[in-house]
Amino acid sequence: MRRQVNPRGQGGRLRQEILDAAVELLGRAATDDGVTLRDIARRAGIAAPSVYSHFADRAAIIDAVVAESFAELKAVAHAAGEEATRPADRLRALCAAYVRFGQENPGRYRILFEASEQEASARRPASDGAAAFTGLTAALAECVADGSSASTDPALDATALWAALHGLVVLPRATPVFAWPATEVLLDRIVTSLGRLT
Amino acid sequence: MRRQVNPRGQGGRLRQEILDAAVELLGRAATDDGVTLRDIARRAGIAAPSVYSHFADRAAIIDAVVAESFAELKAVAHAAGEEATRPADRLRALCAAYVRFGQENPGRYRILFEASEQEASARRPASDGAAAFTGLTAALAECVADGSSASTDPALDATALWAALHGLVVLPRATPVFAWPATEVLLDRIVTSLGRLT
DNA sequence: TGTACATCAGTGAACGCGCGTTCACTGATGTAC
DNA sequence: TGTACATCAGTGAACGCGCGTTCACTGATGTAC
Repeated sequence: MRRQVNPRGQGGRLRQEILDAAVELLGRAATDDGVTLRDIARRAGIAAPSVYSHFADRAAIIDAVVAESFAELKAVAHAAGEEATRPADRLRALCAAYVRFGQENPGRYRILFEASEQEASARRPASDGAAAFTGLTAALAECVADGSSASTDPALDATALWAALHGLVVLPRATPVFAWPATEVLLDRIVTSLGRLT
Repeated sequence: MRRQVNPRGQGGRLRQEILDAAVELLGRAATDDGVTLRDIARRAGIAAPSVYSHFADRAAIIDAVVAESFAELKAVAHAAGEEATRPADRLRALCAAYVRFGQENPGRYRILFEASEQEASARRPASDGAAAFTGLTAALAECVADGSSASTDPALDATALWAALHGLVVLPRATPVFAWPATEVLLDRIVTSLGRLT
């Protein structure tokens, strides 16, 4: 029953274990309401009240997961940007990485970008949502500079592109009965069209 | 306290009142979990158990709302299709109606197209999701026949278009801090690009 | 026309459940003397 | 080196709450005689 207690200075270790448990559960959950504090504690192998040594309340855990997930997405996107040299390829790689992150972490993607209005505005610093988008605009702008995109309004087109990527991540999950074409094919059509790649 | 009882043959009236209450509440809710059977009963002005004369359980109410909403969306889309004669205009009208429905009925749109995989497959007949999409493919195919679209694979392009429309409905709600361009502008870019309109 | 009765729409109280959170606690571990 | 003690990580029991659902009921209304 009783868990092996962490050594003196390292109570903080449990904090990370709780976070990991939350990430795991939220990764597959339909909505964050579905993951209870007790679920998280069970998953981490501790009693529910133990959570309160490390987080103020349930919302604080979710917030921490959001922060961690945004950071991870940013890292993934950055890594994708590095891997190609030609602007158009970098745009494609960036979009592919974004979609892959969303598909591989449905629950966490959901917390980041499917929160309801009030949840979203209550929780998230303005910079986070914007950051996800800035990279895309920059990549598209480089394509324009390079001559590989015919966009006349990169900010607008990047926004449309973002919306489409979001739909590509999210819609197939909600309509599984429908026979979806392969993600790569759709992604290619979307990036090429909305990015006005030549 | 006690509500005016409906006359003899018309107990069925309450069924519709319950549905209306559910539609109203779900219309603005973040997720259907947020709307409880007791909420619906409160809204309809009845005691919670009264619901059970008309619906087997909570899920049955949600199912009924889903069915009604799909029907309404279909009607709205159909009406939009009628209002224009040239294929490209009809495609635009159709997409605009779809997006408008989603924006005006966030909660219901959510139940239709943001359900989790298991909810979706448990609940929905395959035909419903497909129906929403068939009209779009048909409209695009007409544009191709007409020469106003350069699409070589209308089914694929319609799918990409659908995903983008979905994103346009859903993403701005989740990221309100971000300054979104006007819907019409984005919609125009999306339909023109992904529909390959000339 | 009057009355007993069946039918029907809707109710109030209660159930068991899992939730988030609180509280006083236990027991191991490092530290002071 | 030994021992008392403070500190710290984590626990079990309990709380109040709102949920979905069940049950036996109430009271109005139409119908049969």
